[in-house]
Amino acid sequence: MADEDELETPLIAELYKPPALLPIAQLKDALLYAIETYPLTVIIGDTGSGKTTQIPQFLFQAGWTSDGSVIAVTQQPRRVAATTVAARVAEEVGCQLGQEVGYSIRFEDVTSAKTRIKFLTDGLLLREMLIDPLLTRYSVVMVDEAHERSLSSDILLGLLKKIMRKRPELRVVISSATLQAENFLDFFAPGPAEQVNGKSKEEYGRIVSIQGRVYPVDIFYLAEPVPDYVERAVETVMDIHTNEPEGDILLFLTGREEIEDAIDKIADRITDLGPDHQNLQPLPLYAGLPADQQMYVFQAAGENTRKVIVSTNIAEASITIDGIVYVIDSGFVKLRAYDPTTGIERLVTVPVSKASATQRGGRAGRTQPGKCYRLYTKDSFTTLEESTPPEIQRSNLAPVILQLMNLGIQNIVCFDFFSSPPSKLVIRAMDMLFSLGAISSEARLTKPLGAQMAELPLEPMLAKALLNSPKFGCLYEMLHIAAMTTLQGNAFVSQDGNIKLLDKAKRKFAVEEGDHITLLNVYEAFVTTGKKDAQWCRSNSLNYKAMVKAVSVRNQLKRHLEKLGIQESALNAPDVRRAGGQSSYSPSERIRRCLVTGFFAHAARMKPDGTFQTANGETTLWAHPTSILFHRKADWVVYHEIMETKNKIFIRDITKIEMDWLTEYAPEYYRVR
DNA sequence: GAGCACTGC
Repeated sequence: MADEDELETPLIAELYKPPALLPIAQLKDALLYAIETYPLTVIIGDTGSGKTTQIPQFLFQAGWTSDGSVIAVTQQPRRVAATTVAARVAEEVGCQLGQEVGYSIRFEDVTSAKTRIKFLTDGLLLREMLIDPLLTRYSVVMVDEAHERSLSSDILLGLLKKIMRKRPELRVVISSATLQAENFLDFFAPGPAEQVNGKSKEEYGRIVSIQGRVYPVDIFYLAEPVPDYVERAVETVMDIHTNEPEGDILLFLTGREEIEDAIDKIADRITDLGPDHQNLQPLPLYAGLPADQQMYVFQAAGENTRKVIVSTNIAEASITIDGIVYVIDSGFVKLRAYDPTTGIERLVTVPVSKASATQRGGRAGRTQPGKCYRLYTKDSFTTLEESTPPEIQRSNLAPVILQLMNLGIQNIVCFDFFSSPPSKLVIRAMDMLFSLGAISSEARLTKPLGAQMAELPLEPMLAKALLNSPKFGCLYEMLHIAAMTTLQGNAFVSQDGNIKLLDKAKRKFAVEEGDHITLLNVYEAFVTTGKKDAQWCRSNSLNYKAMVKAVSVRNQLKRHLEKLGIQESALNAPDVRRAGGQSSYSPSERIRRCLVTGFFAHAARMKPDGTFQTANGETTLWAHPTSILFHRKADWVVYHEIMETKNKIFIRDITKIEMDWLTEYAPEYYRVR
């Protein structure tokens, strides 16, 4: 993902409009009346309608914070959005950021006792519920862009519904860009014959529409389906370029490979154009692109040049680019899917939903009337799903369920989800939590283990391993490792595409045992010989920003453990590290045994052909090319992450273990299966 | 010899 600081400028530029001219200003009184009168207000309004910046200010001026309470705005699940919008609102209110207006995101709390409007990520608001379950410090909670249906915002909606029953004075404002507003109202409001806190459905909530400032977009469909949408997309780019007036093009494809393919093809055709045409500048955009290259899409094209941005779904909602007049929609997107039978995550290419296609088309009409070319027939559009299945219905729910249980939700099956997850997903997650010892056979959170695992901002398997590390005398090392694995394979990065240098750097830190201890070495080197220096990272092909994040994560994990009464300093003394009955093991063995206590379910064995097999022998796995164990010999291993793409299942962050350890630390799991 | 859409605590 792009660096936040660098993204700030284009986002602010996009948001800037004199407040009085925003359509929302005309609705101020109606909005305040609705929020005063009804516990729930659903706002329908497009991006650019000013709802995120203006509504909190209206509430602030109207006295919703005069008793010292705070207005919370969960600005999507995005960190960048929370910071930039907070800065904008602070400017309009005329205060310093962090005074009356502030934001709070992981690692960064820019609020004070004076803060009355607080922008935060929904994940962080969920964490705040651990300390203040009824969110009593807030008079209003605004959930922005709730239609995006992220895992954490869906959970937040379910919890807010419960809180509203207990706090009739709380006001919830939900903003949604699509016409899902009725669904939100139906979910929160009492049923037809019911009352909640003395209010009937009609008295419980209202929907308010805000006219966004958008221009018409002409939609074009194909007459016949095409076999190769990348090829057709390239043809469409060239057609637009040679026949249509000025304006940049945004092309939606599914992933990096397609994007690079399309850009090569466009580059080939540019040479055929001849000198009398305007220039055409193709630019890639996807999350994995280094930040400096991502920035080109925001810069104005050179004179007499048309930009064509070839992007993943990141440009559908996360990133907004000015000046787009033409959108080409391939009609496909890569989505995460989780298979509850195997526990394997997959990235699958699927047709977009109608809501998604509409959102993509809308990207063409932000600054002037635009055109959208859909690379599918009108008939196939009508067969599309209305909206993308919410994340909660296609994710590994173990972390979410652990968190809910820690918030006192005893019976997950009875929890009022905005959309219920399939029972298979719930069962798989409960099985996993049970095998880790986080819940009992009666499906109750265990104390202290389960509760402690829930407190840590880590996936359950990693949390378990970290909490076990004092027993193995490797807390110091496991903190390094836990922090590094949260980087999800982004520790190393080639400098100027120099792969040889990258391999050389990797070899410098690599150890026989695999990736975890290699990552440990990387962290240790970064903070000692590397002195946390950016230049040192460059010369070692390391991602400086990622390493800085690892240091923050490690500090945060250490603080969490201290809150749980686990002191690194006390445990780190050499005599303590030797104690505990584990002293006969080498440091490497203690770490690897400790990893097994969390990751036993992620065990695999290498076959003679170099591929891996799952413990049950049913599935073939491949070491991810970024792994130290890629094309090295091994026997049994545990791995951190598993993901299927294009018919191959990759495992990443892999460490060698002994088979006996599996039965030693997970006898229940590996007994007669 | 070969690669992962997007967030977040």
